[in-house]
Amino acid sequence: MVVQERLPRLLRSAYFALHRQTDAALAKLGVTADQFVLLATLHPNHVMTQRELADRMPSDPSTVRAMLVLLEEHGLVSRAANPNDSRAKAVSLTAKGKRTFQKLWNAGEQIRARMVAHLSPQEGQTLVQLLSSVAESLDDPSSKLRKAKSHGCPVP
Amino acid sequence: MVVQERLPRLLRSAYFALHRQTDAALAKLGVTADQFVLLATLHPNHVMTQRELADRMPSDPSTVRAMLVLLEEHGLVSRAANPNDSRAKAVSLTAKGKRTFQKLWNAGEQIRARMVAHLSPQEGQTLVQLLSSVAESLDDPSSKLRKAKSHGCPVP
DNA sequence: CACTCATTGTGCGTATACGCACGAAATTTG
DNA sequence: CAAATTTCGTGCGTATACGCACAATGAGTG
Repeated sequence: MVVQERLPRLLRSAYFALHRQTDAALAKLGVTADQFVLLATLHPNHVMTQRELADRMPSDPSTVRAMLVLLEEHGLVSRAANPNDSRAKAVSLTAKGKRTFQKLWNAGEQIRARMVAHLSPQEGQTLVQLLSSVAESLDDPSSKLRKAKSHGCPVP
Repeated sequence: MVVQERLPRLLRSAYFALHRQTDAALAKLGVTADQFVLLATLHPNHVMTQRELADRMPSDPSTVRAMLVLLEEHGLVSRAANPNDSRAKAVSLTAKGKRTFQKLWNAGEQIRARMVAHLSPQEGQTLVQLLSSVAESLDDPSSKLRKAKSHGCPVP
């Protein structure tokens, strides 16, 4: 069976199914599935620049900005000035953001459970490992360069 | 290890990596990754309504319409009147659409290969099976009802 | 210190993604 | 057959997703 021909469509189907279910489950709390990912990246007390946030989600810096504007209006995140770099901003969760995230996390519990409902613990482990491999194989090496530089670990 | 907590983010990362790489690879041919999925669903000679196309991608009917408008302007698909149902339209690939799809398929070959580069054939099989299970677990049952009805298989 | 270059965030344009409401046409029901 | 219901495609509004160009600022170099 031609795995590499089916895998892209399957990955797309699985992700969209997850995204739609999550959107539906979180809608009553006024947060989208993508906003949830952003809040989770900041949870519980991480402070980072918009660029770093975009790298970790991962998402586009331009997209992250648009999301932050909305989330700031809703009072869930704060964008303070960064004392070390006047270009950058220090993004973090507000108290309301932390409270809301807890509700969102609970609201998504059923979906996470349903996702692995037909998988044994062993199969779940395997899926995580195989998906990690695929994600790394597809990852654009340009982002790795930034990470390596920020860690500052010169090769001896 | 808490599989169900890592799986959603991992699925998102893997899908986005695939989508970005595909978009970049197909950009020089003037087609997006999502348009490629639509063309692939129609390839080579399928004729279907917009609704059926949306169900198979899977995608939203409203989104599919917007994509079809663009693809029709580019001469890749045709939306003819459906003789059996004057509400519906018969969507199919044009000759240019079929030629373009072949080029797109070839342009994406490297990505599909890279995706499974670090996987054995057995692991690829396993990944397809596990992802299918997850996708089915998350699938909204409302779409299944439509499929069952369209097949016309009444329970005795 | 002046110059060059890289980085941060912003603004704009295009393409999805999806919900919702609408008119038109088909199907079901009484 | 007429009325209620369902289905198809459309149009509108909001939220991503990403590329690109831009100004301001920080970093490295001579």
